[in-house]
Amino acid sequence: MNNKKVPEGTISRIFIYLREITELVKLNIHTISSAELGERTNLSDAQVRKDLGYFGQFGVSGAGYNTQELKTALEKILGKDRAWNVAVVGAGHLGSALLTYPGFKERGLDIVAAFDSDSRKVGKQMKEITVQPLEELPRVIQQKKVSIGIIAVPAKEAQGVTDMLVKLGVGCILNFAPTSLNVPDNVKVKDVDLSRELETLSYFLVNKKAQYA
Amino acid sequence: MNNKKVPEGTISRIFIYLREITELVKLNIHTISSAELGERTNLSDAQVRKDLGYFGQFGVSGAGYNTQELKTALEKILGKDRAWNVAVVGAGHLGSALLTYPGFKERGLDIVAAFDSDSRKVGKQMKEITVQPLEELPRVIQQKKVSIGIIAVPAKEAQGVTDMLVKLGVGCILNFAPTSLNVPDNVKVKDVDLSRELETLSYFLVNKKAQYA
DNA sequence: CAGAGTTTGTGCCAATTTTCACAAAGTATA
DNA sequence: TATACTTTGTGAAAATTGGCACAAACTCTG
Repeated sequence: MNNKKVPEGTISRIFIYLREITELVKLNIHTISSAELGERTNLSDAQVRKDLGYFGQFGVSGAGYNTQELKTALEKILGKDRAWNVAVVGAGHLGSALLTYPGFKERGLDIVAAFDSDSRKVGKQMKEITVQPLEELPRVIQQKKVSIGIIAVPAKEAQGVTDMLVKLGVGCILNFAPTSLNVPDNVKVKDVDLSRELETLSYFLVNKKAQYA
Repeated sequence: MNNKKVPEGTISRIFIYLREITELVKLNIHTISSAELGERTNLSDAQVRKDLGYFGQFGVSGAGYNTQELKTALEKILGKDRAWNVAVVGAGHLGSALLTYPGFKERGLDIVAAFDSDSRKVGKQMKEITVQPLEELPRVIQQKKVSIGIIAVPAKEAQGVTDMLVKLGVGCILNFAPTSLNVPDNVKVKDVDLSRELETLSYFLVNKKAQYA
């Protein structure tokens, strides 16, 4: 419960724990130990305890963690007690898939707008969202109070879109374009480069052969 | 150039360098320094040099790196001079988007098959791929020599599909299902949990406020 | 309620990864 | 060719991260 910087890995894992705990609450399981939670998430018991330790003391010695209490506490800390408005820029195959992805809303992430510069894609309706032209972006982002942007445009357009979003005060960007974005320090970018993920895996294949041959 | 273990982060970044270098070659730029390459990829010059150092000595003191030479060398090392066969399991919105994602083929990753357990999705045609029933998976994986699997099924079905793939000798798995997969040590899994990526960003929003308020 | 058994929280250590910093090796110029 | 620059490659230092191990805190049982 010190105010040290929390490692990025810890933050990511905390959401895994929360997902598991939420499941346990549904199953009417009231208590779980770090060892069991680790088992279910393929992590070590020490890792579980250390990660939780960054945020407070939630456990009871000899008994473990109360699932409902832990769930409530983590949701509060992680800002999951409120919803975040998200906009998707780029309505190609990937953008469309994101618009219809059911996992977001379940977890408090509301996609409230979608944009594309291609007039053939403008007007497409997906669930309750209609794709709007890029020109509308500034107005809509401000009106709908969007704080997270998803970039699903080709690499060449990515920086331009990013600059627009940053200027409008969007604080975080999830970037699917295979390019490195430049943003000011107070904006957080998370890159998800699908090709690169696969490439990294393929490197493992090349190397595994060498290792076991 | 020693045979020490290469950090995972280095492997991932090497593909970023390669992407950038490829761009430079196209632009007819023949030489680049670690400082410039770092600038373009938002990484430090020292990081660039150290990363490249794991694979060999490619630079010339006082001059920098020859882009064409570096490109050729890295492609060889990374196994990018050959193509890998990839199968997608799950043909929902995300799976469909992956099937039509142009970035893969460009980088030597050939999606050669797609499967779904839902009979309504079987038979769907996407580019040159037809969605096949899950029962066909064992036969097709072996016949087409698939070495990388992509899991884009709901969380509950993910482990079952994984077990099938592992049994068939698939060495790497890219997992989009929001669940932890159990695999033997010689199989490499990379998780891409889109909701979790967004959640991690939203945590940053919560925390940033505290930091600057 | 005493004693045996569990499980947490955390200081400390080990391993990994990044950054620093500088000698060595090159280029460019006159 | 000599001198001034530039840039690499890499040991060594610093920072980060994960794992161990154990005292302290609690539960459970008879």
